[in-house]
Amino acid sequence: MALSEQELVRREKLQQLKALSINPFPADEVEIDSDASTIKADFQEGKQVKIAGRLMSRRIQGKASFAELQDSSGRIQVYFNRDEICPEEDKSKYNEVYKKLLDIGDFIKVEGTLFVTQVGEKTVSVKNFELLSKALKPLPLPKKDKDGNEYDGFTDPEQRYRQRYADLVVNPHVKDVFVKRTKLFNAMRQFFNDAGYFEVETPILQPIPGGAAARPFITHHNSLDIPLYMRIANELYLKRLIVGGFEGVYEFSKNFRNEGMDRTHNPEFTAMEIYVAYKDYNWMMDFCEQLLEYCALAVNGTTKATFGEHKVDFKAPYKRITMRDAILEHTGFDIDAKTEEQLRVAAIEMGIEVDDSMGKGKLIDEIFGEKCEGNYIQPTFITDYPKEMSPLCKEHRENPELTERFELMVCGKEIANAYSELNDPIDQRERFEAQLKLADRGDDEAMFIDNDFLRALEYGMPPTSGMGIGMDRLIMFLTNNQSIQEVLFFPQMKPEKKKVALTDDAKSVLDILKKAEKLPLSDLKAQAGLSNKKWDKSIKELTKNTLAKVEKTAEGLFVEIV
RNA sequence: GACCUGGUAGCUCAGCUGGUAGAGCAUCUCCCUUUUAAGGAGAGGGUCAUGGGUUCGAGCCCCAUCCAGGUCACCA
Repeated sequence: MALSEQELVRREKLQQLKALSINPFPADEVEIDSDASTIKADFQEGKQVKIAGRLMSRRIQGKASFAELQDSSGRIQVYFNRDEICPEEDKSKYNEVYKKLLDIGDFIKVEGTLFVTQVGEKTVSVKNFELLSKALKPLPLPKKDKDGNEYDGFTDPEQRYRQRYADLVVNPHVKDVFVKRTKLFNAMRQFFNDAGYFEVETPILQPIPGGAAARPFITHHNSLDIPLYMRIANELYLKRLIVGGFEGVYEFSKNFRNEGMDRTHNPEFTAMEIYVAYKDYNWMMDFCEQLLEYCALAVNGTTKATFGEHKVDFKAPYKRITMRDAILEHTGFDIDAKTEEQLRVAAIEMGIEVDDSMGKGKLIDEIFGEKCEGNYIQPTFITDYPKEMSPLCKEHRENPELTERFELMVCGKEIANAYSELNDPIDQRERFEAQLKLADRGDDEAMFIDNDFLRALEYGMPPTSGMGIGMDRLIMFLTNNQSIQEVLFFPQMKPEKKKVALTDDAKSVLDILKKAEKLPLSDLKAQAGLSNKKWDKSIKELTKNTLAKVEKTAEGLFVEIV
């Protein structure tokens, strides 16, 4: 792998440091007693501090220099003065080590005293410093002017996602997103724990991928010699725990779906699912709006949030509307008591593409998705979904065509989905069988039958309400990010191709050359039998890697092995 | 999967009708003891994503491929 000029320079500095008996990667524990934000928040002139961090900028002015140190709390200016650091005759620690051998990106420890500069910047006057770790690659460091405008930003999404470590170092707003992400998880845990519910863990490797309609990742267990699936949801396992006697369980579940990727879908993503016994979906709506208000406050300090062009408020309560009323409101069409054929005709009249695999539920879902969904910007509960598209949900207490289900829509996107859970094992088996019929009709997202889950229900499950929340989507809303990649540390990417050290063409030219040691250029070219372009590339590659060299003599051009 | 856009120095980007690869920051050398996008003077740094083709000549035109972003389709 060819190193850039700057990388070579830094490696050379590494050697020079070693020659000065300075270990560029020391093992010792580093004693520190403050950090950047504490210094600024609790500033005391003359106070002595020991801090450590990454060198992020330098302004060298001969015998003095200002620099910035970045730690996990932020940045603080540090002042290097030659005679402070080197009170004796020998000024090499400042002149050589600091000025020549340190680079932006290096980790150092600084001991010094606090003061304020003439322009009013809180600063650490360095009495002593030591190198903690050398950075061999230059950071893609943006510059900011005094108005805060950024120049040379590290903005290329491909590089930012592939090298998130560098992204996090140089783009503070990126780090903020992930701090908020963790705050969200902590707040949610707090809310559930305060309510007395248990956090649990259920299998990620499942013999039957259940609880949702999605294509799974499949793998194989060698010693059991069985296929296993990465979970697409954890719903059926959490319900088994309710059967087992837990009255409130929740899990943050990494789920895996082998489907397309786009701005809102990553193959692995995080859902939170919670199941509470003796509750129904009406209770869950109350609980949900309380939860989200609490979480928004914990993350942003306010219930208000901005998402793209939209302003959203997570303050409870949220509007509630049935799916029937939502469709009626936005299309003028009443889906109540309509046959499949009537629904299909209505959908076609609305300009919606339909096909024969679509049952009633799917048709209604299409109409809603096409004509209504996008209109719900403020958090809104859409309730009472058609039975056919909710195979794990209890039938509506008033209308057997419907289920006791709600989804919470924000900015036209679903972020929560909840049921009064179906606990009738006979009904549940029929629903699974209906799913199989849908699958036969060509619906490739219909569910499998999980007989062990049915057996659990047969032992009896108390009335229960459950809810799932898309955590990635929720944090997108709370941090105003339009792409799921911005809220995942390491979004899925195609692997980078390794660049080959030497191309095959160059190798074959080298092989010919090795036999002869030295050849007239034209002979070598003829023997290689390459196109002009390939020949040119190959010979340049060899000379560049100092494997061969071209010599001009009186007799003409010769290629010689090095 | 279809279409659109992009890939040039460590980073951000120019690059005209096809005619010797450019800038700012970063790096290196020199000057500079309260700067903050520090400043001044000078220098080096390139597989123009990859592979073909057209051409006297390709960063630029054509074909294919790879990677990314976006739109749509599919999908919760």
